[in-house]
Amino acid sequence: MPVAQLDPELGSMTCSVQDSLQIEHRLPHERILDVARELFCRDGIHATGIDRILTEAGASKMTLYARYGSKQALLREVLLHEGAAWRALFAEGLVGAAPLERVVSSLEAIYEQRPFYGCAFMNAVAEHAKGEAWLRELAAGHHREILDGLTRHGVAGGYDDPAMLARQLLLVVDGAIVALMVSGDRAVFAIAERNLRAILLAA
Amino acid sequence: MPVAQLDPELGSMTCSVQDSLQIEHRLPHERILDVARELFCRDGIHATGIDRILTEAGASKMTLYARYGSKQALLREVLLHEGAAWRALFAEGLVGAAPLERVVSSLEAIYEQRPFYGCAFMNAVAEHAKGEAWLRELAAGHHREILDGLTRHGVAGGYDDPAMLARQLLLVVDGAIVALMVSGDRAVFAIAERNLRAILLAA
DNA sequence: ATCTAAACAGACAGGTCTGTCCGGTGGTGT
DNA sequence: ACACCACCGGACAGACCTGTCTGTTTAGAT
Repeated sequence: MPVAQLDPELGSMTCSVQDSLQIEHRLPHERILDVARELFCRDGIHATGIDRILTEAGASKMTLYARYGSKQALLREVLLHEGAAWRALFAEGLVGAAPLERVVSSLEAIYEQRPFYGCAFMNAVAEHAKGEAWLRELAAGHHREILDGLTRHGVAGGYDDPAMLARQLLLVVDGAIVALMVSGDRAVFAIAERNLRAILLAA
Repeated sequence: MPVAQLDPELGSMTCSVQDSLQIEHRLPHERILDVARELFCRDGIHATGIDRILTEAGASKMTLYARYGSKQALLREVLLHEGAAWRALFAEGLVGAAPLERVVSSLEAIYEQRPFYGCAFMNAVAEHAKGEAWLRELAAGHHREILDGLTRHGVAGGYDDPAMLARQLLLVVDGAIVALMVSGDRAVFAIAERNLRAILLAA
């Protein structure tokens, strides 16, 4: 199914808002990125072959290698992209009064719509040799960004030790994500919510 | 450019698992199990080839295939073995007064000696297609065993809702493990300890 | 000393993976 | 009309992986 071949009928039509949301109208290298993100998380990185990604994305190998250079570079791009998108969604869920009390509900909102396959960073670290510097640095950067955001909220909220509180809350988030990945049971959000409340109460 | 560029220097530098485990006296199929557990967790399952396991274990292919039948069956055996061993160590760390207050320190004690490469179950789930029933069932069994132990301690401790408390504490444990795997920073134990205290205080 | 069973070493087959390369094709600007 | 350019489809090379098979060696029991 050649996706990129523009259907002549479709091509003559004006691009509606609906169409702009369709994945087919995105550029080949963007489709590759989207599909890779999905498959890497869903099936695992090593278990996902280049050919599979290209078939699903309707792109060719040359497009992938001209743009990204290698599978590992593609993975790096996927992680950067996914990390930024995740943080944006997470921050979005914290807007309003008492943002730190919304940490778990914001997390829940992220995975309410799309199916859940675990955190891309965790999965990537899990299936590579521990001690791969470039991976750990990517993950560390992601974590630091999240911590900074949480710390700012903690400062604004007048908590005693916002940096420590942020790290505690990040641990709650990590735990919820990995427990959800392993168990598949969304009831973990309710458990995490209780933990969150206990921690905020003690802070 | 060769694809799987195994750095020869790295290959010679990585200390052999056999040396670090001191397992020369054990039976071949036991050595295979030990080495597989180590390498699966350290380098990832897909990234660890059969030949590598056999070389490190000083065993032959026939021994592996006669005993376990396939790599996947070996993984299953590794998970069962590792799960039981982990739970035994964890339970051991909880003995004494106020066992639930020792949850994090017990966890810390487990990974004090040997290097830490993350939870075998989490890693296995992370790098396989989500929805592999046999894997999820193994992981669910492991979790249930841990929950049962924690719940018993909660009952003995006279907590209001021991089952809920157990699930909350398991979330703390999961979070600490995955955060340690990704960050490599053992300071997560101190953070987890604070979370633990807050939760027990509120329970 | 001999017999037996387990384990070893290594070649081999069949398949899959990454990454390269070539010829063709359909839009787009001039 | 024509050239350019991005992209496609697919063949291909080199490497690696799992799993099978064939002899050879070794350890322990009789």
